[in-house]
Amino acid sequence: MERSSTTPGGSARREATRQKLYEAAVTLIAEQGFSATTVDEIAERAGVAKGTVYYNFASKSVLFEELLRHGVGLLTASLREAAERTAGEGGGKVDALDAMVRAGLVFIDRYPAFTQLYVAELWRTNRAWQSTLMVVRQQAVAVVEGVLREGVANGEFSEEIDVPLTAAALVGMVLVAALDWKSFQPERSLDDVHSALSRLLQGRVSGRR
Amino acid sequence: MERSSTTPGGSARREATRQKLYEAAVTLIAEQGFSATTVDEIAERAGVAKGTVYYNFASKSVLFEELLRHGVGLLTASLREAAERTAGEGGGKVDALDAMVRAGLVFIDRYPAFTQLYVAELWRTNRAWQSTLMVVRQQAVAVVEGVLREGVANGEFSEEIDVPLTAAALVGMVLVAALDWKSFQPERSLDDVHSALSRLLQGRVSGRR
DNA sequence: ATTTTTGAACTGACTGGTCAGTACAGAAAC
DNA sequence: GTTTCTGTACTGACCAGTCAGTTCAAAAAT
Repeated sequence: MERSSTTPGGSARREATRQKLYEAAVTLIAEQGFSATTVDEIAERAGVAKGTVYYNFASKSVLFEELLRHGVGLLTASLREAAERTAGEGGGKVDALDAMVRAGLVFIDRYPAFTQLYVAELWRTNRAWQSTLMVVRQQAVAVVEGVLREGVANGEFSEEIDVPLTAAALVGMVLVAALDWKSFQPERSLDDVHSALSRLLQGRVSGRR
Repeated sequence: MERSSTTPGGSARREATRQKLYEAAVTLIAEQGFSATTVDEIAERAGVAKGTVYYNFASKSVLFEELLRHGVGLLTASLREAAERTAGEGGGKVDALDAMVRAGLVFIDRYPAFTQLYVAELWRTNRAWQSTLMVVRQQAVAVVEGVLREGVANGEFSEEIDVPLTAAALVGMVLVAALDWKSFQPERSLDDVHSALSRLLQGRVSGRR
């Protein structure tokens, strides 16, 4: 009863090809955008023939959609893991948020191209993969919202906070700070960036000391 | 000494045509992206002939670059105005930041398509207008950094804050929160969104009451 | 053990359509 | 009479998607 470790339907060889295509596509699309990236380029960078792309994916958009799902899946898992870990360690919700900020930074550090591409496509309208994006966005944001809600419930956070909006703002804070870090001062360490964001998060900006 | 209010070299008629083209291009590119938007579409939406586009702009990319400059110019002016106004009213730097958050929200409220497009293009690499974007980004972020630095100098803000990173994070917070507002809960009022962000900015999230 | 067959995976030349940019004569606007 | 715009037609490059053919490892037959 041998079974492939990943997708049930796919042979090991096929799965390897798909992975190569994801990797090629993610960097190219992050750099140039979806429409400006040609299937020929993706195939060439992945080291396969153009036909192979269409053997593995129904179309260019389908390749892109599956790429999105793949990537956000990784992020969501990582955020959830961070939140649960601090809970297990008996930390409060502030610690959970902080751990999630760090998990976000680690993710962006490891997959900067994916993050770039995600941000660039998220708020577009009238596109084929719009619904995929919405689903996938909600998965990630929901983890943050969950922690905020629990914090409100147990009194750690003010009851007056607007959960969805605050969650969006937090995600945005991390996202933009991290992209700027990678784009404009990549020499800085993750710890460095993390502590700057922690400070902002905990309101230790205004007020001396 | 009559003088055109905008570009010195352009007649009033020409300027009006350019404006129509900007407006057509900004919505189309926000929706579809630069590459997926055709010059024919832009011309049609603006109600002019295709030849007119090329009479007024050297190429599609040039049109886009000038659009970027135009839009960020508006934003920068608005942020600067907000900061100076609070200074005139004797407010502290916290008030200045708060006023700039509001100015940012007002801008995004008025020009959502431009904001969308800007975010989508900002972190791309290897594109023709990359340098234009950098210049233009720095103009806007510099205003925020200036206020932060002044606040550190006069003791209102902690000396430990990382000015460029904090500025980026603040911009990101407003940007993402506002885009989410427009995309996913457009019925909410600007005041509503503003107060949620103020609360976050001033650290009134954790700690009850 | 050797040969034959099978089929999933892959290849790359080709096609039909799309689109940026050009050309230009005549009409409007100023 | 000069500037700006129109309308139509055209070109050449580019590109998503197709498909007939190739590869090759493993299964089946001998």
